[in-house]
Amino acid sequence: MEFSNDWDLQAVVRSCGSGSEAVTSPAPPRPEEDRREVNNVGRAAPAAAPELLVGRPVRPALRELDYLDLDHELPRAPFSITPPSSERRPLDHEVLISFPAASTSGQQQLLQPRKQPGRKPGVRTPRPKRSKKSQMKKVVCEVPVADGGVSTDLWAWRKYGQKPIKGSPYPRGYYKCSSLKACMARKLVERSPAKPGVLVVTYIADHCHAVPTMLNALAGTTRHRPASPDHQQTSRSHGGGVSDEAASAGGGREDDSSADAASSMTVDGGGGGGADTADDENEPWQQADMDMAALGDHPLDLDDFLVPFGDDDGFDRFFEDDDDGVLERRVSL
DNA sequence: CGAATTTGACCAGCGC
DNA sequence: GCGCTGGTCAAATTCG
Repeated sequence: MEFSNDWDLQAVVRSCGSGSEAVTSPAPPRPEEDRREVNNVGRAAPAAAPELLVGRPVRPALRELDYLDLDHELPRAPFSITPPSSERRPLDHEVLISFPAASTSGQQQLLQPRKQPGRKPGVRTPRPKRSKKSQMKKVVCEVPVADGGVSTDLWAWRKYGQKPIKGSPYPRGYYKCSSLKACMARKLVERSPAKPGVLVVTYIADHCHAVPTMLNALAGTTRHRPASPDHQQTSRSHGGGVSDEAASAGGGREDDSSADAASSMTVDGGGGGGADTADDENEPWQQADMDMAALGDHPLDLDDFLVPFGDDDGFDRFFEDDDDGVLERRVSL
């Protein structure tokens, strides 16, 4: 059993550092959407992407979390496994992996009121039964907000929901892999109630495709806002997901201090601790991830990511501080 | 115009 | 069995 988690660990590393674990979770493909995703995947470079090797890569890679404003540093390579922190009680089979934290500089986003979207009541199509949540494989990664980048993996994520969590002043963002529609990989991002300076990123399920290492592959997967000094307050959310409510606020900046804290990850065998996954160490996408992790050193700063609801103050600051170009997203080659 | 995000509604799992 | 809460869907909205 000792190494049953072996891959999980790697997966974790990849997840936090660069990507989530790859896996097998074939899901019913959805034709229309798949089309474009597939293309992306097809283009993913098997080995490390050239740019990555050159050392400037990460930026693009971070895009997935861009909307979370996790525009910051990628995990730096060596990390250590540590016992689960008290803030977040790991599940039975979880393992915590810590990363050196980075420093932060914060920023917040301002949002504008918008009309109310939403579905019309009563209109809903039947959906397939969900698999038991408890059986899902989970990888929990704690990342200092400052280090937000840690969670920035190579995968492209698309936000599909956000909800306030009971007992926590911070909302939780729900993301799913946008590289391939069929990919069941998902990611939950929330701030630790106990430590506002720590982001808890939970990866669920595995990717069933290669990491879209090519920037092109990610193109269009996320929105970006122009990096203007005023970044305006603009738009709603681009920063995404989290930005809105998540944008930092009152607590906003404690992150700096927490930056020292090491980010950690918890691998939850989740019903299998990855037993269900095969040794994918040699998978191309993994390599890419690893490479990324290796080079992951960019001075990125993540800042306040999820903020407590109702803190307007934070929003303003979000933009004010954003001199890092955090809002600057789309990197084109 | 296409794509991403927001957000309310719907639904399933879990605890009591 | 009921209610609560988390998770997902999908229309509306916004941006590039």
